[in-house]
Amino acid sequence: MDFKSLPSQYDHADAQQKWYPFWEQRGYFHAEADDRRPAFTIVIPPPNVTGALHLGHALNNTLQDILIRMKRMQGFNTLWMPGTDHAGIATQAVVERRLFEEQKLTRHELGREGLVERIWKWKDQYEARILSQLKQMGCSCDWQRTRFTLDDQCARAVREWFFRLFKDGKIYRGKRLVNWDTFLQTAVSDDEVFHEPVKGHFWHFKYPVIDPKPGEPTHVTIATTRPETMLGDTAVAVHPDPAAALDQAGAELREKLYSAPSKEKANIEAQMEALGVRRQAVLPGLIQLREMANRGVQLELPLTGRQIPLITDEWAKPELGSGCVKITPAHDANDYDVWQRHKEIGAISILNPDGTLNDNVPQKYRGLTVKKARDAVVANMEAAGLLVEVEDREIDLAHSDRSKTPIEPYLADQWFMKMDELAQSAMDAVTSGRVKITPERYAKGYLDWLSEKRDWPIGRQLWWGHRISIWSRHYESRYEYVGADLKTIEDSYQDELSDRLWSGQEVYDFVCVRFVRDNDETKSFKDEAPDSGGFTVYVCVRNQANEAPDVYEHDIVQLMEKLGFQQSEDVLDTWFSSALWPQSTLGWPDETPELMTFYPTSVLITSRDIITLWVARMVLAGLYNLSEVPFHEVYITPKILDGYGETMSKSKGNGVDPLDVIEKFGADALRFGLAYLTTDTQDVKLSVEFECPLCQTVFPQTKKNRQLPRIECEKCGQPFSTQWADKPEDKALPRGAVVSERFELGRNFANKLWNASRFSLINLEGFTPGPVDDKDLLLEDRWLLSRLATVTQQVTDLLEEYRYADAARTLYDFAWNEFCSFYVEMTKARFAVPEQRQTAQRVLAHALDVLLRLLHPMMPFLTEEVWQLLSQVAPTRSLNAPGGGYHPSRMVAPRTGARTPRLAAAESVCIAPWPTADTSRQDAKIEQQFADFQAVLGAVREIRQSQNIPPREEITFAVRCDERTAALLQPMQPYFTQMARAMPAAWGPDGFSADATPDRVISGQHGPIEVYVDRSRFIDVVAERKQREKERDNLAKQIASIDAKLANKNFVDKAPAEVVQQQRDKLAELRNQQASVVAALAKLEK
RNA sequence: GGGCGAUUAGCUCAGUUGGCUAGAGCGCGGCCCUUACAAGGCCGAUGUCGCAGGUUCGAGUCCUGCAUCGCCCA
Repeated sequence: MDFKSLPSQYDHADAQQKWYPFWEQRGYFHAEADDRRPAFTIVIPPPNVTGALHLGHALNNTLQDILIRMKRMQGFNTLWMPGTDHAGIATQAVVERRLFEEQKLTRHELGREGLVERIWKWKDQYEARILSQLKQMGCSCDWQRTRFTLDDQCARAVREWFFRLFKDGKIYRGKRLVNWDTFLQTAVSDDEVFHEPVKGHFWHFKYPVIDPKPGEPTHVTIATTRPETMLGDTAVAVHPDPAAALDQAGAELREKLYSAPSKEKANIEAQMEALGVRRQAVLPGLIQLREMANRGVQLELPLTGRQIPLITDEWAKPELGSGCVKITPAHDANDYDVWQRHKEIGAISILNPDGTLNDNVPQKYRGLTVKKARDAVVANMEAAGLLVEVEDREIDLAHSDRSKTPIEPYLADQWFMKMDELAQSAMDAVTSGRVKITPERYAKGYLDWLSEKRDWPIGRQLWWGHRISIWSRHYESRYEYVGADLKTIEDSYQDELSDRLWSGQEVYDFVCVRFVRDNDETKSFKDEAPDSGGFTVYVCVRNQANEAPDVYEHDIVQLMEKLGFQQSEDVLDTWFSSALWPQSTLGWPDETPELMTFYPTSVLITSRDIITLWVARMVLAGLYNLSEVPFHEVYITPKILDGYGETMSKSKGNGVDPLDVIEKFGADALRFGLAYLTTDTQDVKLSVEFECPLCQTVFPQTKKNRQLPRIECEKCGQPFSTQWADKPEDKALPRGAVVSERFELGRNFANKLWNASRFSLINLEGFTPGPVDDKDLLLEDRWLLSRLATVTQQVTDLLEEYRYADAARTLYDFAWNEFCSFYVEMTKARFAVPEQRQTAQRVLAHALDVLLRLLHPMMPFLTEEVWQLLSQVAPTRSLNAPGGGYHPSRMVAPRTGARTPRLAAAESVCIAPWPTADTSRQDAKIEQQFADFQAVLGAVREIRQSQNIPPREEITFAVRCDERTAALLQPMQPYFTQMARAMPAAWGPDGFSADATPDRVISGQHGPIEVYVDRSRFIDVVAERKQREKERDNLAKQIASIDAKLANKNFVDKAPAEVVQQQRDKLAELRNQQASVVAALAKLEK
């Protein structure tokens, strides 16, 4: 091939479409369980099928792929398990919203089956999109194993875990106050709720006291932000010891005052004063009310005709409002707690699941929405003369993250999982170090969250998810349950069912039966039916019904349903299935070879906001089912924010589609750019820009324009569409990409590498493989090989420690500033000399080979493209092994079956062995010597520039130095010509006139190196003086600083001797330089 | 209210056990289309390292307090 015809810009699109299919066809990404090499496994954090992937996913998956690719090259049996998550509520909400927008249909109109069918279609569409995005990023997942959290294999695992938990008594059912989403009509967990301040009011109502004694108040005043909830009030509370409570509030203020900064003191003092006033004005009344409460006084709850008690409870805050508080246990978390302390007051739920008022309220309010009921209650209270005042107030209102509607606290029956022991086990795993979280600080949040051991509400009133595998039915008596009558056919079925449930539980372990007695307020599950009285039977079925052991002809679920058993309508929280992901994807509950080989997995790479929701739960699920943690390491990635520091999200419009970045900059640039950003888990701000599809102008996205459906280009003025385009006329416009210029770095780097490779390929013409004799190696060869060994070691270590940015920077600096700017540059001169050509070629081919392998995890496409080209001209290219090849022990062929020839480079860089640092090549002395050369070259270049010597003009220069340095620099002569257009006239200590003043003095390895440039033809006195003066001032500053240091007796006495000596040496050198500059200036003055 | 993090050049960010004349990319200025690369080369300018104390011979780095911003939890 004629490499000269390669394009001078790296064609990322071409490489991407060429090499991904190649890797896939060769099966490089596939791992088998029977492979004897040690396993390295990562399970992907399954992306939601809610939508397409954004840059956060790109980051997360790039980091996984970098590790996976390195480990694969290191010879591990490497498995990256891919898949997607059904994301119960999120996906259902999206599909429901769309259904309503497009067809004005609610899910109830469509029905459970119809909706689920639609969601599956959605899922298929987005799963395909997501997997395609991952492939375009270059992710090397084992696609044959792709799973979905709602597929049959995952469903089996979910049922099994649920069954085990149920059997072990970890599952219970209880009435709890939940966050109710009235739009989606489901409970949502605390994690699915966000708080947002909204403008609201504080209504003050008064409730009449029934039969007050003379001198006692006739009314009690309370205040509320949600007036309609008064219809569910069951008490009003006053503090049991208001005087003490006020004392305490005062004490707290005093303490705060003591430690407060001065500017806040005035404010606190004002509060204290107000408290004092309050004490005078309100306290006597509160004490009186407390006495009334103790006496058992009742209040009239207006509008309802009900009477409610005045009670004492510490929830009432004497320092706030009237000091009294209404208690609505069914609709407020704090009031719920009050109810737990005063069970006698009861709880009255006033809401239907859809957010309208139910039959527990007076007729006239039934069926009203909360908002309408609120208006009605306020109007009626006002009419009754019981509205005292209305305050404006900002309220921190809970919203559902899914439907964006306000949350109603709601009393409902829910399924729960007991977390005590499970949470403890997950905590122990981290405290004992069996699971290591990086960066460490995230372990704290994990432990704090788990230590609360809050039971997990696992049920969701949704249709999209794993339906809970429990069937239940109520029985009036034990007699009825055992089917003892045998009068009707149903009796005989019943008889058979109870028999089969018994044997299914006791003998075959495929069902678990529990009983809840009617008269049991706690509704706890019991092993036995009561001897007398009614009860409900709960049957948890272990396997899919059709997989139950074939002991009877009837399917037990069919039999139960025939007898009126009903399966729970609820589905499980998505995280319940995600918690099993490392197990279920590997085949659990079966003891598959995959499970044996790849579990526990090696590392989990994920984002910090799901440490508790997901990571903690995976750990406890793994320990529960397999007695082994699911992974030994967790790496938490940074978070990508937009240019304003805001989280990227589809709804804000500031999200960046990785495919847009790939199209513009290439997948390698995207990946390298992301790795380059991944420092010790900082948040990463990325400027976001629009790209005009017509003229390719890039201009910033602003908060103003980021949600517009159409935008006019700042340059060409032509309109283009965005993701918000909805109207046909907008959609018809070309779509503008949203990108970030941060990826230019990666793109430029890719191009640099491409061109250095192109140069190498062109100049490797006539390459012959073979070992290089050490004596043939020149200074620059030794320098490069030394640096290459060091960089290999560094990059390997850094990646093992998840220090991606450092690894990327190390490679960037080495490749650009050392390999390209020096080594490649220097080979130009060597290729011109026939006897030097071969060695230069061999070292160059070898260095490029190693560099490609080191870069491959970050830039897979570019490196493969070059690898393949390199293999055309230099199929065998190692320096070390005789004949030039890789060390046989590192040539374990991957799973291709094909035996890679021992001496030739691997057929793909994807499976080439990861470089190991050749420490015998590391030589600090060589590196220092090379640094001297670089310094002299730099000095010559700088003098040229500062003296305005025309670039085309060749100059002559001389270097005064000791013999050793001269011997070193002399062979470098061609490079000075090549790289600085400078001809050396003399090297060494001799031949310099006594009064000659050097243009630059460099502190070399073996003492000062003086550089003299012959400027007789180019003298520019003004520029020269300027330059010298600057230098003089700079030196003076440094000398002063070191002088001061050395004059400090403490420093000389206490600092380590070598530090002091270092400073002395440096001072001497600086003085030396100063002398020459001063002399040179003096000369100019003449 | 509690926890975590951030604050370094115009912008975005490095700076891992204290020894720095504080670095990179972009941007900026100058010169150069030198047959690998103008997505490039060479050279250059730019910083009271948020503020105030403290520890230390020595602080961008450690400690305390404050300010501002962000995230998480209640």
